[in-house]
Amino acid sequence: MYNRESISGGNHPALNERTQHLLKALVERYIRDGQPVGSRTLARDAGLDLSPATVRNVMADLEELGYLHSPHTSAGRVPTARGYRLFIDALLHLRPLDGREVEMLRQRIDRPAQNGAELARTVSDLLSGFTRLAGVVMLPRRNVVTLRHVEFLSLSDNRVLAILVLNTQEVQNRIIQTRRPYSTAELQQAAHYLNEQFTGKDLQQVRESLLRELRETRDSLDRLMETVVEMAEQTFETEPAGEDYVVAGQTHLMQCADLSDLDKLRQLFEAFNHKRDLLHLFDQCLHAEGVQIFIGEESGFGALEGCSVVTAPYTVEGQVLGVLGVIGPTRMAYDRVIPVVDVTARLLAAALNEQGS
Amino acid sequence: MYNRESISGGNHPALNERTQHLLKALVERYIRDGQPVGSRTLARDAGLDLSPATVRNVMADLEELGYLHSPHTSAGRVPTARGYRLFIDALLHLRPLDGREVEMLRQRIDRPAQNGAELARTVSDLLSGFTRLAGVVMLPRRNVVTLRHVEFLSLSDNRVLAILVLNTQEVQNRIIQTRRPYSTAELQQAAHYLNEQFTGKDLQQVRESLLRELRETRDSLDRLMETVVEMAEQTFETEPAGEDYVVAGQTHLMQCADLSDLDKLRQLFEAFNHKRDLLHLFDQCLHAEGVQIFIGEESGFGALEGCSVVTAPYTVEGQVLGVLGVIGPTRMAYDRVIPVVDVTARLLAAALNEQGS
DNA sequence: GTTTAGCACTCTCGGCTTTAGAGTGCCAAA
DNA sequence: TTTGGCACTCTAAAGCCGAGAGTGCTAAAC
Repeated sequence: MYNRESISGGNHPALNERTQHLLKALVERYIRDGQPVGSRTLARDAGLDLSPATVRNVMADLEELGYLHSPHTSAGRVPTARGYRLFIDALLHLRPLDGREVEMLRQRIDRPAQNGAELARTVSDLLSGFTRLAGVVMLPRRNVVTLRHVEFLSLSDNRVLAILVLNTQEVQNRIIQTRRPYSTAELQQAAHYLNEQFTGKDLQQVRESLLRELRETRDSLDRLMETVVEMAEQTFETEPAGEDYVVAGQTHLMQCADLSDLDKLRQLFEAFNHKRDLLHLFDQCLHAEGVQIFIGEESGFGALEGCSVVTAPYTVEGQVLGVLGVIGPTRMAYDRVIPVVDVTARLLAAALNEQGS
Repeated sequence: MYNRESISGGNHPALNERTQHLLKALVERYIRDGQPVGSRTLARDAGLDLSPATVRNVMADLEELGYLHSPHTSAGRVPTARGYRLFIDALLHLRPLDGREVEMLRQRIDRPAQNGAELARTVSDLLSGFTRLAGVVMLPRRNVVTLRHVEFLSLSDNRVLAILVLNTQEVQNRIIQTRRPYSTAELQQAAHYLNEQFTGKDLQQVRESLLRELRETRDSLDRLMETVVEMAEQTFETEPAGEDYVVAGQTHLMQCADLSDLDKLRQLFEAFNHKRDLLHLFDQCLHAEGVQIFIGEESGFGALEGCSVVTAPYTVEGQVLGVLGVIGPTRMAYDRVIPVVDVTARLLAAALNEQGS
């Protein structure tokens, strides 16, 4: 289902049954209420018929081991990142989505959407709606986008429209300024050649192959190849950057009492705009299988302090295309969020595979 | 330069020179500091060699007339919406952008961008960057988008890709499911026909004309027309909704001390997502010429309390295509913001006109 | 040896009072 | 008409207090 290996390599010493049970109860309670949990509360909550005093001893041990933390002398205890880690890796019971919910998701995702950005928007809206957190969908990384078809269309004397049909159920247009006018026949020939040679190759490969070929056959460059090269050079050149990912439901983050510090929130929002960091984080998840979870500062950059990130990659034809997930306060309802992210990734993959073929 | 007619029809009684000067000084000071301005401060600030007591009398008059307001007995005065209105309509000295800044804007806007959404993004980023407020660009309203060229491309047996080149420097793709396979020749003929007949017409017109024509000639429907109708029906049918506008730099709004109330901020952000209201507001600006300013609640919907909206329409070939502008706290630096919005709208219009031809 | 009750101690949070300072309005004099 | 003076008002910050929650420790009970 998902990857229970800790990222930060949690070498957890064996805890006895009871201690584990108490830790689990504490984390659940804290996730529910958002307030430090005291011994009395926990004693009642755990249903183990223990006195508060006993619970206190256990809590002291857990604090010693770094799973818990007291904000101050006489508040209750709060889980540390390490505590959450153990909770997620070993103690959590997932609550799978019920059939209706899965069906609802499937319908929204399967609905034919024209381009990638639009689909990403839909999916991040869904993630955000189901979890009441911020949903993020990373669009396919450029270099696994492969060509399915290319066509050229003369717009005016020196302008040609290139149309790329990609494997991701997406169509891209680029307008090319050419040095001389090309006839429709020339353009058709060029397109034909490119389709013959490069269908199924990824876009960067296409460019590289062509340049190599060009160098080898520079002398015997016939009219056809000349056209092909001029077209292809610009068509596959600099990828339009576009949006790299789509975020939905940031406002949910403002509702979390935990993040009500305005300044922290601003940092977070700015992180959403300065894509670099977030992309870097998501890149780390590309190669993992199944659901990955970053807790608080584990993610490695400061703006996400107090936040967790739950991600899962989605694949088309066996290849990882991108990553989706949610971002929210560390005390999110993992038992529900994890299945939502997991299922969504699978459904998106299914939708892309089906439509792509 | 911009429309100095008040929207809420400001029938301002004549104020004497000195009173006007003091109001101006007060508003400027308040815009700078964000704190109620007291008589002593204002006396010094205005440079009129008046005593605080005199200034107090004037302020009392201005309050009487509804231009100022005291938060409480012993705070200074703050401009009311009406006060801002008078300030903007009659007292404000604009600070035009200097040449370098205009040049910088021009370069960023002129850079050839492939599609409308991307260009809108760039422009709203610019607005946001230059004003440190939230920039908004409304995309062209659908029914002034006219067709420049259409082409069809067979993808597989029953799927055809329609490519629309529009007057807005934009290319759109739609994938069409057809009832039967079409040959390349048929598709070319159909495209040719549509291009002949409908270039320059707006998209809704195209659809309507075709349906009318269809009804008239239903009997003598030849093979060509059959193709045309099937293609066109789906191509021009329901416009993909897409994004209606683009917002950039919302985080700036979080920095404004005025809006630091988290709840108000959330309302505002949610307004950005529930497009309706904002679109409605912007629609009002479509028909006005030049810069329009809404102060606080003048805009008519609650989320914008404490905010002003500065907008300007942009035109292509004499027709208003859309609206752009910024949203920020009422105490924004109008003397700078107004020229920025104004110039940006002109540059965008220029860029679209130039590239479009 | 583990669990529990009891108890003294610590710390925060909310409410209350106090105080300093800013600014006003009004009156009487210039 | 303008100005200085003065009493008055209101807020915001600081300080204070008591209630409550929770702890750690110790000694007794199981």
